[in-house]
Amino acid sequence: MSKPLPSSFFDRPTLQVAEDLIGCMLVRARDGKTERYMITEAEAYDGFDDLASHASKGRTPRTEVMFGPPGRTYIYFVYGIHWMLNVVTGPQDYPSAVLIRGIEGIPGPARLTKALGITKDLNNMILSKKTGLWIEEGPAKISSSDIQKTPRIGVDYAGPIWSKKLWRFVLSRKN
DNA sequence: GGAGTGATGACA
DNA sequence: GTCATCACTCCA
Repeated sequence: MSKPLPSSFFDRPTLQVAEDLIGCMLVRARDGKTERYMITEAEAYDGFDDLASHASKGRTPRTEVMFGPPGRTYIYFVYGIHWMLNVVTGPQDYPSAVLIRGIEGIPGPARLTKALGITKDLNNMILSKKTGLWIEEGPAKISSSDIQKTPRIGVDYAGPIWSKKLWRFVLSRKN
C-alpha cells in the first residue's frame, strides 16, 4: 500500500493542500486494525488575517499548533461536545491548517473524530504510522471538475469578507 | 428551531 | 476570578 504523505505535501499553500486532500485516504490504526476512509470534504483556514481562523486572535497556547511545522494534527474541542480534526499546513510561524470536515460514509467533522476515536491525545502529533493517524494518496486522481468550492460552514461571525471565501472543498462525483 | 456542553480568550 | 463566545450535532 501507499505510504503516509510526507510533510512536504503539507508545506504548500493551504488552499492547494485542502483541494489536494480531497480524494486522499485518511488512515486510522488502532487496536491492531487499520481503517481507511476517503476524504470528501475539507476547509482551509489560512493566515493571520483570516477572521474565521482561530489564529487571527494571535499566537496563544491553543493556536500555537497552527503556527508550527506542517504535517501535524491540530485537534481542538468546541461547543463543549465536539472534537475537530485539522492538519497544519504551510511553513513554520505561518498560521494555517485544513479542517477535515468529512470522510466517506461519515459526513461531519465532529462525527468523524468520534468514529475514529480522535481526541486531544492526538493533538500536535506528526501524521505518521507511529501516531496511528495519517493520510495516504487516494486510489484515483480526482479531477478538479469533481470538486465543488463553497463558502465555509459556521463562520458567519467572521464577517462577509472571510465567510464568503470559497475555501471549502467537497467531492462531488459525477456519473 | 433550540439545547447541550466545557475549553478558551478577554477583561479585571 | 468572571463572562461571552464558539470551525457542531441531535432531536423536535
